[in-house]
Amino acid sequence: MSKSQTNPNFADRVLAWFEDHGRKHLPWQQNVTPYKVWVSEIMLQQTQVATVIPYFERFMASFPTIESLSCSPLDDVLSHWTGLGYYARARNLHKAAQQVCQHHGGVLPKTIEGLESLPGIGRSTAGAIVSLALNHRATILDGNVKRVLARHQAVPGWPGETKIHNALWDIADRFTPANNCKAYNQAMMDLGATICTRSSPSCLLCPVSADCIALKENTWQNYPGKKPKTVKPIRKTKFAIIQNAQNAIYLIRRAEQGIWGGLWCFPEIGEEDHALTEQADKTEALPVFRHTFSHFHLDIEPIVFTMTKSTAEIREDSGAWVSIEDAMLKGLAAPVVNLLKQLQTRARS
DNA sequence: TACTCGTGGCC
DNA sequence: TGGCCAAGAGT
Repeated sequence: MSKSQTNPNFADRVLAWFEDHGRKHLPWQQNVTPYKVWVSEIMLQQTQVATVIPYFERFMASFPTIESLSCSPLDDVLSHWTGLGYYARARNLHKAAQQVCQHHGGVLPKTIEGLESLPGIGRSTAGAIVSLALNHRATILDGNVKRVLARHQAVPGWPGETKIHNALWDIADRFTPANNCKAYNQAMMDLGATICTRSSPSCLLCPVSADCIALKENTWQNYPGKKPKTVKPIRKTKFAIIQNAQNAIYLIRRAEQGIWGGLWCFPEIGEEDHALTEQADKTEALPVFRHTFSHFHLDIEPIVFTMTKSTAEIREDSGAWVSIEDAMLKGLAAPVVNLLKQLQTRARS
């Protein structure tokens, strides 16, 4: 017996609910194209809808087609990603656009396998593109769908574990209908985002509450299972804010790999860096502040080095002297943006 | 497989 | 305030 037979009309109930209560006015849902769905799905990875909307609008205005994206410098793409996080998404998006133009005639593949072969597109994103853009049958499993299904079927355990993850994929695949897959997948995400929310689900408004096991057992808070707690380590660094007599600042472009890959940043300096101190006419330590990543805390000590003499000695291959205004146009990490704003305020006062 | 990758909102 | 988490994927 298939699971869908034990949950009669699951998809029909979800689809009926979607007609009246689904989200249909998001920017990427207007005049839908595979490219719009692709860009939106990449931006929405681990990122909430409200955050994505302004980024999506600016991105599509600057890169209206796959062709225009592929022809643009990576720096331009990264600058549109400043503040959004997970910058590998932007690098992969740019690289994938170039692959599509070189090997697929500028048209996104229409199959799961073809899409998954592109950098940055995994199983769920490929399924979203195929279903939302083409209305073909495909399964998705994002955080919303995981939460709805984990509760409805009372699937114990943390979805980060492969076993639990695979079990949820199985359920998601069995529940996905043959027809109306575009509306169904959108509906499942909307259900998770607006009804089956993390901390206060509106079960009275849910179209599938009648056979929701977690609701019946009054244990919805147990699903999905929580990630085992781990202590985030604390790392420390110093940002060298080097300012010359013309009020230009010195930024370096970070390596592609690692944290803030490809973004512009102040040089990081160690405890023993006396060369810079000796060249500077004045040094001033700004207050230490903490920036927290998903897996560690970073305590940043910004130090302002004011130079009035020649600055040739601190030149590096990857570095550049820029005005604060020009710096703000580059691809930057969030703490760098904050510090640049502080510098602007200081310059005015 | 487990780890890495950002940032902002929420309670 | 700080821990938790969000339309995941790459290595």
